[in-house]
Amino acid sequence: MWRQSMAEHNQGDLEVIRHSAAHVMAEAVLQMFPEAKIAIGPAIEDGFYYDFDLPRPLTLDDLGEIEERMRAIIRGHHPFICEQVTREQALERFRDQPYKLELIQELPEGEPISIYRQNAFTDLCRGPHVASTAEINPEAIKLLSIAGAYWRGDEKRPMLQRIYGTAWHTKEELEAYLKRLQEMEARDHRRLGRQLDLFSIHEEAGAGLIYWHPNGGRIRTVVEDFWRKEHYKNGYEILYTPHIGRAWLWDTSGHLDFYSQYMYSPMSIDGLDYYIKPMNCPFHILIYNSQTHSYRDLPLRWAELGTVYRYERSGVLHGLLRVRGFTQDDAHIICTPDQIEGEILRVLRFSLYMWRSFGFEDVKAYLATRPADAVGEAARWEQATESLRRALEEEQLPYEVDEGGGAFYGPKIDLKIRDVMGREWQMTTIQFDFNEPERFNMTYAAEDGTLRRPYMVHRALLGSLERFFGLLIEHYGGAFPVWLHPVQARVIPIADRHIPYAREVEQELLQAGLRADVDASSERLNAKIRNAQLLKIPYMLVIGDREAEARDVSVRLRTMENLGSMMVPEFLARARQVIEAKRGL
RNA sequence: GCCCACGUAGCUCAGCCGGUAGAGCACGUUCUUGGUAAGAACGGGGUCAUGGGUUCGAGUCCCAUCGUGGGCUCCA
Repeated sequence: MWRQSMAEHNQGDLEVIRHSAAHVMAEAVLQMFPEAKIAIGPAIEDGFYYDFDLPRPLTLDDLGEIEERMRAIIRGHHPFICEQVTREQALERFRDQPYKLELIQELPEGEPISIYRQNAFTDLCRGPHVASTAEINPEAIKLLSIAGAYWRGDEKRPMLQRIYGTAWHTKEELEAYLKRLQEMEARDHRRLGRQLDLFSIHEEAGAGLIYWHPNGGRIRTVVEDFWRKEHYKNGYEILYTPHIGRAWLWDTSGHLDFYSQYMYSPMSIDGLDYYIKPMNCPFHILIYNSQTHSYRDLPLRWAELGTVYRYERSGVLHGLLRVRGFTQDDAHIICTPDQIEGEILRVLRFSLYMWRSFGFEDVKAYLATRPADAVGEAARWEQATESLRRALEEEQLPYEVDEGGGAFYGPKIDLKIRDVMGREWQMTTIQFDFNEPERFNMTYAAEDGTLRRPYMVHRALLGSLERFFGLLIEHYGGAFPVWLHPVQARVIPIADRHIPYAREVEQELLQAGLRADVDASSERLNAKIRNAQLLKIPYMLVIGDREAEARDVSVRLRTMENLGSMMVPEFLARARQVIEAKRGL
């Protein structure tokens, strides 16, 4: 019998339970469709899935029936029985299951093959499983969704039907998980984008293209201004380059060879092909090549908020996170081999500083090394990879090595940022390029007068402004810190007769550099407060007879805390300090 | 791109077995001028994504297109 004490078991148990639940689900599905072909059914984060080849498409209604059948099986308290079989026995046992046969054939020779059976269902499986279905809590399982999935993730192979489910120790844990899913939904940047009037996407005007509304524009302006200021402080220059370039450019850079699947068809201008840019680098290189360079000029750090367009398959577009047009916070660092290590460390530190400024402390690094099809001399790869590694170690940043995961033109560091919900987002990339300096014949004059090839590093710290905005929205659940919020203070007159004084206060705030407005609607105070709360406006300055008389304001925070009355300069002092600190209220 | 689902007012959604469109919010007008999360009444607003087809008749059924959502190497 399942008991409460099991709730104390560790995560490993949960994985076993989920994997076992997947087997139970497969049995339930086979009850309904005896001719079904089964594929694989692992435990995953927060749940499990199983892939099937079925005679007809599943509907949401089927999930209820499958779930009920699962509960019935679970309540039968069937033991999971493990059996070792020979390859021949396995092939015989699964002769009607082509996907299983394929798996068996790929198992290494000599390795023992195990099968697990519960009730009437037998599956090829390395295990482990719970001892009996009694260890699965029938009240703590739920099937969540149906999805298509290619056999082995390969789009050339059959499309299977995948059922996702979740399983927990207790009903309470299941409910807590479902509640968490709801919270994530409430934080969804697409939903908040509409509620807070931040941005929109217009299908009739093109998928994956973002329209920034005034409120989104205000936030973007703050981000960009901060970004520019910090870049100048950190020794960067800022460039602006065109949005299109002739085929010559993309031929020379190599993009037409290795990147054309992401590029849009050319447009013809005066009979010549022009391509809209998927990257900014070739343009920066043209600027570099517009004059000769001495080693004394280096390093050059050239940044651009460059808007690029890339073709993404329609099925992968997703709000602000996966789009077809976006603005990278791009930069190229061009330097001598001697300088490279210092430059990498510098850019890594800069990146971490930027992330902390926006309220993200939890960063993890991935070092991607030389792939098989690499271009460039091995020695350069070696030096570049080592400089990346040393920078990570110098900063004591936890990192994993992705062996062979670099681009063919250079090794890289990717940073993954963890948000408040514990989700990881890949945003920052610091990438060597041994390809383009070669192709564009970039050079500098060394101390001995010889022309040498400089190192070039691409980097994007925030990634793209669109994706970064999506992350910001979800991280803060729309409750942006004061320095970023589009409306830092809303002045709320209680009655119409308070509007003139409210306007005066608004002016004072605007003059002091705050983003402020007045709610002059004919709503009652309660409604005005509610509307401001829904917009998560940090400061609500209420003005009635008392305040108009005393020439002060009554300050309410979006946390519902009421600070009472104070003079405007006093409020401004507080707001300024909070804005400066980039945190607090 | 592929699989499944979905597309009805600005937003969130009802709309039965085919019989000529409905709610709440938002918006407008009027009344109300109020002390910290929704005051009231009235009103305007939809070629039901687009294009075909079936039918006496199509948001409702069929096909195509566009778009949106969830998935598509967590590997027995």
